[in-house]
Amino acid sequence: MDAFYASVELLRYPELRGQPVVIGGGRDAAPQMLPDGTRRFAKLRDYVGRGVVTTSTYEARALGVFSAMGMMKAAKLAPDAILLPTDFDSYRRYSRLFKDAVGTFTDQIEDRGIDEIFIDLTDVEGESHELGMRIKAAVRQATNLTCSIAIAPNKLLAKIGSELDKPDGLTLLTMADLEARIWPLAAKKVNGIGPRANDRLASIGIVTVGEIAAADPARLQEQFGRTYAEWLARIARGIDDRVVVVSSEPKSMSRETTFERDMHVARDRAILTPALTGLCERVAGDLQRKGYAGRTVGLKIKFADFKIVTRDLSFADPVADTAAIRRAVGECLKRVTLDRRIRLIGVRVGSLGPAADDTPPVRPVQRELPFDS
DNA sequence: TCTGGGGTCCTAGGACCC
DNA sequence: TCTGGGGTCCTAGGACCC
Repeated sequence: MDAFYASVELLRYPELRGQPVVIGGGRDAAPQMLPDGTRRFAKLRDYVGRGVVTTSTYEARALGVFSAMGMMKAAKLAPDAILLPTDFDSYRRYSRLFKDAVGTFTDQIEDRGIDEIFIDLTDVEGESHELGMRIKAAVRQATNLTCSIAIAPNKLLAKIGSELDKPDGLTLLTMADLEARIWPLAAKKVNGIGPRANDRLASIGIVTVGEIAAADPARLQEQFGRTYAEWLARIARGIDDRVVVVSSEPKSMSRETTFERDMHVARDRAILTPALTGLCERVAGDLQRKGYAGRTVGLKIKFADFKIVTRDLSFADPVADTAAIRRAVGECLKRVTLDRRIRLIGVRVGSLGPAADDTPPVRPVQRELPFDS
């Protein structure tokens, strides 16, 4: 989906169409209704806090404001951009709508988060371009939103291709397009080459996908190790045999929070302790609502210097209640050296499985029957 | 440029078992 | 007493993705 969160917001506030809009504020970024019936929107310049941009409209991107950028930095680049709070309930609703629309073509759909899917079109009738147009039309019909689609021989190329013609794009790729359309791209366009791998590639003079393909395998291997080097060599040749995974079970559930200021371990105990308990409550609520329990409880602490430590504790029997999670997190906490201010705390429950049936076990009722009945 | 929140997967060492 | 090989589980950290 194109600029998904921002595009959903524009459906609600069509008067903002054509303007730079940034999604990412808290509740205080919500628009105010004025007596004359118009709305007053918050400006990015008014933002104070530690949040990041979750999405921006293409007009905001033109000003240099992109996802994951700190809001304070974004405010310097685009002080007059409109600021809106995130509204995940709406995004989830539109996510359901677009996925259902695609679901009328096939059930071979892999969820890739709220705004993205892989579709296995292998067994769907129709010529690729025409099929792509029909899917886009169905999504538009269901949501009034545009999406960008690539149809390709595998997930790797489909993912890269979907970004070649944004927004509202349709890209067809075959293996024959590799040299002309994929090799010139920056290596970091490949799903799986992140900032670290990209830096290491750059350090040996590799910037594009084509340069990976041309690289000496031994050179890649000494830089990245065998497994990753072999993966790089394959993807640079457009090779990817991952299948479309239609269903999967969650492995972990977590909640975390970044404080508005860095917390002092002793002086801010009155804030830290209830915050930690609150996260345990939220994770327990998530688990119970979705019917899961987990055998591993984890604590995460990010210090003011951005160093992250995690501590885990596993049990023989799965847990899903606040008290058990809180106790486990307390044990984990004892194993952390708290010598710096704390920026973030998080609680995670992993090794998930279905929650034990809550209804008490059915026990044969020992009834005293009248002897002669 | 002072950098969110919710996830997955991988690696590597150590404990422990047979 | 100075010792193996294979397997699994746990823990910690880190890269990466949306």
